[in-house]
Amino acid sequence: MPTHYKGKTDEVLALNTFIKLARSFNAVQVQIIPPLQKDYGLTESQFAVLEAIHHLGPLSQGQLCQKILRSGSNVTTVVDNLERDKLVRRERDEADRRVQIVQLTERGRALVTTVLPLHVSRITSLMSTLTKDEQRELGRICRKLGTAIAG
Amino acid sequence: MPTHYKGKTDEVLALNTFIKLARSFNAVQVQIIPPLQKDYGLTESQFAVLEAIHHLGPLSQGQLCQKILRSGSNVTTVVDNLERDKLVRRERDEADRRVQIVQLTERGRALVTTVLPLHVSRITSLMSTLTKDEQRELGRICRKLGTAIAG
DNA sequence: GGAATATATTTCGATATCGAAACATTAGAC
DNA sequence: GTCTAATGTTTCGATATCGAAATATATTCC
Repeated sequence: MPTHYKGKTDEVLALNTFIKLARSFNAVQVQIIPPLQKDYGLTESQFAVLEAIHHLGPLSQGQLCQKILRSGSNVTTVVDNLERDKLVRRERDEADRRVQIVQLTERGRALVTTVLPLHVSRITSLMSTLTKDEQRELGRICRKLGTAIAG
Repeated sequence: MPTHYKGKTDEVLALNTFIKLARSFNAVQVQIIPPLQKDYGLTESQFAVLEAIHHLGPLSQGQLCQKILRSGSNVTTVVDNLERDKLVRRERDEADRRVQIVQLTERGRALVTTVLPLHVSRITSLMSTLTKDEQRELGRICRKLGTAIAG
């Protein structure tokens, strides 16, 4: 029954590939997230919010949901903590009063300006264990996988 | 100042590659984790613990830490909840009474036996958006990245 | 223009997750 | 053999994270 065996080898390949994908992602994460926390008191999600606003300007919480790939209730919590630490400010959208616009404070801007270059160079250094061609090929395959699944 | 520009293009490549890696991993996760929760009431970590014990036999909590890549205190919490749901049982190691050995109950074994094939075929189906060669190449590059960073 | 529906955010309750400190037990030094 | 250091687990306090329900506001449909 060849189909059966083929099914199994497909499963083994898929599973091994996915495990390697998960491990490599985790390995990078473990190198880049703790420094944010230890040196600047920022969690991964807090940093993601700061970075998004830094690059894109003020965003609503709904837009932040999409950028950082978290639920609405989670964004509320994360922004609460950032606001408490005076790194962002919430402001009601006057045109649609359901919406909360989140923007950087001066303090938040200063922090992200300091942290971002360090973060980027840490990632660059880690990824440089791969050749440029390997990085491009990894990017291509991941992109294909991601868009095929998530659209 | 060519070095400066080279630094920047390296950073752009590394960052883009890492973002694609993160997104593709996330895209797969979003497809495979919610069904575990919705259909069987299992969180990702709970399933990871059950799967590890299923494959490897009874493990200490310290060994589980290494397998599921979480902190010791987290494993305590996850095993607490699994024990409450009667999916695993803790037993003191008589040879070293600091150690808690975690093993499947009948109920846990039955559950993992049901869930695992569905989980595997879901992953296989998602990864099959890539050719076998692409899966192998993705695995190879991820492995290189992961081992270079984590050892 | 008021009722029904849709959308943005918050609240709530549960689990995950971490690091530091506490605790229990073992292993090593002497 | 006892004191000390190391190891395995738990506890504690904080943040993350989700989904469901609640709330506030906007939009749509007669």
